[in-house]
Amino acid sequence: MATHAHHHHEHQGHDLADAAKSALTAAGEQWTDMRADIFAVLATFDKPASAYDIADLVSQKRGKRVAPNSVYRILDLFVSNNLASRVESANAYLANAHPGCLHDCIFLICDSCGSATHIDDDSLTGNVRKAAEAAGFSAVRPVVEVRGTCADCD
Amino acid sequence: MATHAHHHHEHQGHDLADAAKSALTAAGEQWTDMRADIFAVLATFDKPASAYDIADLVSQKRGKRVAPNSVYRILDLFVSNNLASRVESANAYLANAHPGCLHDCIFLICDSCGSATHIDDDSLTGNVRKAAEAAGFSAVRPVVEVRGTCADCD
DNA sequence: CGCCCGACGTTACAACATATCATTTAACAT
DNA sequence: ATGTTAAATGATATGTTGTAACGTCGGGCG
Repeated sequence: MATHAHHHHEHQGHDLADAAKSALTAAGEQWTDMRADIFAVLATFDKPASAYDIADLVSQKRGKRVAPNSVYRILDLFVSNNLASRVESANAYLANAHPGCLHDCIFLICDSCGSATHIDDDSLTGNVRKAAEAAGFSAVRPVVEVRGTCADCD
Repeated sequence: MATHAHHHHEHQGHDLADAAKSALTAAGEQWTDMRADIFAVLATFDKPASAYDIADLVSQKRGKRVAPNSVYRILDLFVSNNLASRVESANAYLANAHPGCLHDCIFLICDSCGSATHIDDDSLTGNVRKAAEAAGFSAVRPVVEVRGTCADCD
C-alpha cells in the first residue's frame, strides 16, 4: 500500500486508527483490543462492510470466533461516536475518514463494483434538515445516499 | 382519519388503485388479482410496510398462504413502475400517492411511531443528483430520507 | 394441438439483526 | 490482596429480510 497522499485532513492506516482511538477515549469510552481489531478491519474496506464480513475477518485475525452480535455492538458504538457510518441502502458500514469531526455524510455507492465514495456538502444536507424541520420533524438525522455507476465502471 | 384535504393531485383508496392499474397497464404490464391485492394492502399502510407484513395480510385476505417471494417480485415491479417506493432505511415499502408521476422522493420517517411522510423537492434532489454526477457517477438514483421525530410524537 | 412465455407457487437457503443471559475483565474502594 | 460493581465480551438462540432455483398453471399463437 502507498504511504501517504495526505490530502486535506483525512487520516488513513495507523494514523486513522489513532484518530479513532483519540475520538473514542475523548468521549469517555474505552479503546479495547476488540474495538481496535474491529476498527482496523473496517478501515481496510473501500466498500461498505457488513457486520458479518467484519466478524469473519476479525475471527480469522484472532484465531477465535467472534460472533456477529459483538460486532454489531461495537459498530453501533462507532456510529454513535462518529468513527463509522452506517450505509442504509447497503446494510453495511464504512469507517469515517475524519473521526470526531461531524458531518451529515453523503455516500455514493456503485451498483456495479460496490465501492463507495463519500462527499460532504453541508449546504445540501442542511437543506434536507430544513425541509424536514419545516414538516414538523425534530431530532432529524438525514440519510443521503446515491446509487449509481461510478466513473471506473462506466 | 380525516376524509379529504385533497391537496394538489393525490389519489387515495379506490381512486388510487385505479391510477395504479392505469399506470401499470400503460407500461405494458398486467394488472392481475395478485397485484391488485398486494397493492390494496400496501395502500392501507400509513407507514412503510415490510414484504412480510404484506405477505401476511394478503395471505389472510385470500385464505391461502402467499409466500414473501411472490410479494417481493411484485413489489419490485411496483417500484420499477413508480407505483411504490422502497424506504431503504426501513427495509420496507410505501405506496406512491401519484403513480406514473415520477419524482425523487424524500421520506421523513418517525423513529417513535414509525409513520412516514413524503415530500417532493425536486431542486433539492436535483442538487443531490448534480453532486453525484460531478463525482463521476452516472445513472444515479438518489436516496434521500430523514429519520427523526414527527410533530405528533414530539 | 403443441409450443412458448409470463405469472405465480413451493421449497430451501442466504444474509442481516437482535434478545437473553453467562462469563470475563476493569476500576476502584476497602 | 480482596470484594464489589459495572462495563465489555461470549455464547446461544431466534427473529427478520431477501434470493435462488425450479415447478406448475394458463393464456396466446403458430
